[in-house]
Amino acid sequence: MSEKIVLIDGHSILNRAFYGVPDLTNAEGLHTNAIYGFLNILFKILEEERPDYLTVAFDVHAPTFRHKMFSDYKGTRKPMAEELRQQVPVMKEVLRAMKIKIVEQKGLEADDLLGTIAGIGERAGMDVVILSGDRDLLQLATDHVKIRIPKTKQGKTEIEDYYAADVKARYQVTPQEFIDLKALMGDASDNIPGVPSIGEKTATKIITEYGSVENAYAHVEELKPPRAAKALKEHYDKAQMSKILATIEVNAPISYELSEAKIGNLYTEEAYEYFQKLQFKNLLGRFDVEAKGNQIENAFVRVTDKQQAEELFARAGKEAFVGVSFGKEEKDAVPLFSHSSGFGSVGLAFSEKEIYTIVAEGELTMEDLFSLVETLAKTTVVALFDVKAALSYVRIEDPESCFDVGIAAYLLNPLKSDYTWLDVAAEHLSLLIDEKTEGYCRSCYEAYVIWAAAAVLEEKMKESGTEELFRTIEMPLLFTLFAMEQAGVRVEAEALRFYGEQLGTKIVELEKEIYAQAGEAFNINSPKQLGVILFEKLKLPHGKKTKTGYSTAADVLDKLAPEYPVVEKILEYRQLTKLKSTYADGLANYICADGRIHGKFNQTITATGRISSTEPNLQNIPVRMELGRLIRKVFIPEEGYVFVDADYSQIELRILAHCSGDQELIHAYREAKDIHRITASQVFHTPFDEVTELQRRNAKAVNFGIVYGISSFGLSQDLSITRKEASEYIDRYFETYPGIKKFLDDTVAHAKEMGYVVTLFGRRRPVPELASSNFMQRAFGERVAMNAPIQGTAADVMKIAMIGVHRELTERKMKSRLVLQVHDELLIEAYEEELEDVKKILKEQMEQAAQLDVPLEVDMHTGRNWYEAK
DNA sequence: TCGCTCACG
DNA sequence: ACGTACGTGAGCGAA
Repeated sequence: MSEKIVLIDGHSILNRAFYGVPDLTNAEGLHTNAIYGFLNILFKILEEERPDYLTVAFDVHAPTFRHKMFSDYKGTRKPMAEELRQQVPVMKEVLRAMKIKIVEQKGLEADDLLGTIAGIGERAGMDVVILSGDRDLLQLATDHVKIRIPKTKQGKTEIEDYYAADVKARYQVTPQEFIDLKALMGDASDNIPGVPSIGEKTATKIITEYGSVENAYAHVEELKPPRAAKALKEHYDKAQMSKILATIEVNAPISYELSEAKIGNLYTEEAYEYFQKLQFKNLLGRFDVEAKGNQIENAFVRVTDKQQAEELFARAGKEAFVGVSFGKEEKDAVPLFSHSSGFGSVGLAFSEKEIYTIVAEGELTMEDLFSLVETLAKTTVVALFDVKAALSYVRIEDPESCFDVGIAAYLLNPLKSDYTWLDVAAEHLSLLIDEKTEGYCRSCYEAYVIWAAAAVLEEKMKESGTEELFRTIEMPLLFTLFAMEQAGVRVEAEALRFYGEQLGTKIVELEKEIYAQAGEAFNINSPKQLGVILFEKLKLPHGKKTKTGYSTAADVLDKLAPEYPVVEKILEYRQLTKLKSTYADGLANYICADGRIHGKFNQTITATGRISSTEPNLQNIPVRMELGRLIRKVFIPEEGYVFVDADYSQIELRILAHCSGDQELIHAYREAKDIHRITASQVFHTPFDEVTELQRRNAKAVNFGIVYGISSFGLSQDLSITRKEASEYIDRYFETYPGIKKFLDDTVAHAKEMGYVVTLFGRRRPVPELASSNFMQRAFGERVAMNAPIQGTAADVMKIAMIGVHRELTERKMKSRLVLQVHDELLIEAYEEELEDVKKILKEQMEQAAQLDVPLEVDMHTGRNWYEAK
């Protein structure tokens, strides 16, 4: 059997992969989807063809000689998307790591290289296979040169194969004639002009009959239809030029040694490392080189003996820090006593070689192990994943004695969706662990990853300037949040049920009325059904559309409500069902036996540094509408206690004033209370006392907009004014506060240069959108860059305040406790006798949390329920 | 599971 | 010309 060579059109396949594979990025934010797609198709082809030689050809992005001649025509090629462009050099490195021959040559297109090498291969008696997404290559097909073109059909990649005969069968022309076909019909994607008014049909007809552009021209008088004859006569120069453009060079002067293209072992160590770095986990299975993991696994030891366990903990205590994990109960383990935590082992790692899993078995109980960990934390730093969760089992008092790996990873990149130890291993240790690993091995891995990652993460935090934030804010805060979760908030179940029932009655009434007016029953909560009823059956004027149908969002319906009573009813129905399902019924499900809701406060969710609240979300309890606000009456303190609610007054705007150093705004905040009125007065050049309500409202909207990363469109939407008017407001605002304008511009510029923005306390947020080739994405990036430092600094300040409040309450051994945080608001369940002290603490800690150039002001209210206290 | 809608700051 | 305000979480319907 003859030998075989596979030739790949690098850019073409990379390009296909880029658009065919959903966006992927690795830990460093590098886009990897095109590389991933390329490798997948490469492996597939290699398996199918089993070639002896392999070469990948790339274009060098400089004018090539064919196109230099006609620079008008090829000069307009679209620039490559940034997300793809950055993958090209990496792709080449990966191929080099796999010892795959790459050819690229200035002045030559990949086509020409492929054509020339195909010729070399064929003359050497080989079978040649060319892989490309570009049909131009079909002209190279012969009986021994096969062109393979991948196509996406219903999400699946199918490959069309063309030998010379197949080209003839598909296009009715030979590969040689295919060039002439192109010359006549042109190819917009390749900037080949072709002859105007001649399309695929006519071109095929002409070439099948005359075989070439030249011969067709020789017989131009007999050409049919006459229209084509006329076109060819007038544009023969274009046809000739197109033919040159379409012709692939098969004898280019290149130095190419077949021997260099011989396929060796693709699965080299370097390639393995690249695959790790790029996080192509399911491609790693192809490597049988010793995985990095194996060396680590050799150190894993399973321990069940109590004395041995104690010795290990004692040894671990002498190290600077120790990685600790908690493992699930083993099915076959037989503990003497049952334990409720669901854990059955502890992983312990304190060097590359000291990695253990200690299983609670026989005399050794889980409680023993927890207490060993507690003791350990007294002499060394215990690194854990999710310390807050661990605190339920292990009493650690001091934030300095532990290290939360998840939080550290979050601070280094807050954009990720989750921070599991497996993710951290891949991202920060380049260690890909099989998710299916179970038992003591898993527990050892986890402990090892925690131990190894803690050192790496600490170093990275120091480098990025986030270490202090971690140590002085995030770690202490976790203890505060833990206390808040434990405390929970009391909710009156009976009152909640009553509230829900009342809503239920009203909902049924509304339902009937809506059905009557619609003329039929339907599901009002289905935007799809509602859209059909409103805009098709009742023929109401529809506004914007969504991907799936008509928009029935509140702002659309609001505009219709005054004219159509049924719309009014629908809005009310929506409001009521929302209240019932999410709040009345929703919250009821979370009330525990102690009559309280113990929601979770998450520290590693938001991109900006805010805390998030889940199960249930206690940060979006209604307040804006009276009917919803009433639900706050069911949030009550324990007997003998009252609620104190304290919220920062316009903290974000104050932070903006401070960060920008804008004298006018700073002055305004030092002077008076009503900042929106001051803004209105200054922006609209109206005496303070003569500012109208409308002016004030507009100024307020602009103030909000500034914090969000202003855009005239957004503001116009909010105020229901034209973009032009909105734009004028913004201009006048920036004239009034030039410092703000400069600050926002500088922030965006910094973000573009560095790739991230930073808060007053060093919290970072990467803004990868700024490097996007997409206009919308970039504009979004700019708004994010403007907003994140402000929202993030406000979050930092609040966190500092929370730590301070919690510290004061606990150090003074007070009964009062922090129960909720709603971004700029704290709710304290205050023991009545401590009320005055609590108020003092809240005010003091919140207002002194940061020293800014403008005062931080706090509004406080007391009440017998949350409704009253707000 | 995804998109829509809507509750909050 | 593009089509948007920033940050969240939950419930629902439709596939």
